[in-house]
Amino acid sequence: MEIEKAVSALSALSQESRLTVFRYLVQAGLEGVPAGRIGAHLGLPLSTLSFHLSQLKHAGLVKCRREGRTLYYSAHYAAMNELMGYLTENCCQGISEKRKVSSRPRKVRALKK
Amino acid sequence: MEIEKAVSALSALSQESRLTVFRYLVQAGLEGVPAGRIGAHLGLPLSTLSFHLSQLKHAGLVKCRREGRTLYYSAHYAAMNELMGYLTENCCQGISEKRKVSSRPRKVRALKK
DNA sequence: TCCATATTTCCAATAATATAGAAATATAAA
DNA sequence: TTTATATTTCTATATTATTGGAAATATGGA
Repeated sequence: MEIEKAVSALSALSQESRLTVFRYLVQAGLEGVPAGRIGAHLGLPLSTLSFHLSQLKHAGLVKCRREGRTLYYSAHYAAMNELMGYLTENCCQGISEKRKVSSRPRKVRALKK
Repeated sequence: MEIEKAVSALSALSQESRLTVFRYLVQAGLEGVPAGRIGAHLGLPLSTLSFHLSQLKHAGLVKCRREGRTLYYSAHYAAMNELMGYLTENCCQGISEKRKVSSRPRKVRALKK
């Protein structure tokens, strides 16, 4: 991962509403949550929420899929893993060259239903 | 770690100059690097650098110590570990309750000289 | 076709952040 | 005590982000 992508992911997560949305989506699992339900959960006006979701989407941290008139948003686990990997490699020891194996971050994934 | 602190750390890292500074300090180790040397390394005006260093310090991600007229800045490894822990617990699976042991993030530290 | 639902886009106001020169502060050394 | 060095704080400006109401878009059903 290159630094611009890391900055973009970090920016997306560096705002309380968005971090809360992302945490919620991570918990919610692969099937995702309709935008309206997220808004109700957080008590945010839908236009504000939509703005935040688009920031997260732009950063690649969430995906969405339409089902009828409903848009289901879900966490993009692989993207979060990439970010964690970048931080581990670049911001935790600076010894990734010397300890390549042990510095590979633990993989994480969604829970099976 | 509570969400406000996580947001503050993420905000500090969500800007390219600051992320670069932090990466550099992580590599540089516990003894730290004089502000002037950081500025030379990044090609930033010192007043701009000073602004960014104060953001990082405010977020708790760097420390500094004076030696004569020189201020040595260094990465605060424990704070970064805390942030990684928060992200692992809250943004990677949402199953921290069920898998408490394995979800504890790997500890990282500075290299011995 | 017309209406209801889910959500986004548009817009304007406000707030927060970033930048860098100039002045100020802290320390050391002559 | 004067001068030089290291760094910060001040200040103004420019840029970017956040907010939420209103209008627009997309879809499905009567």
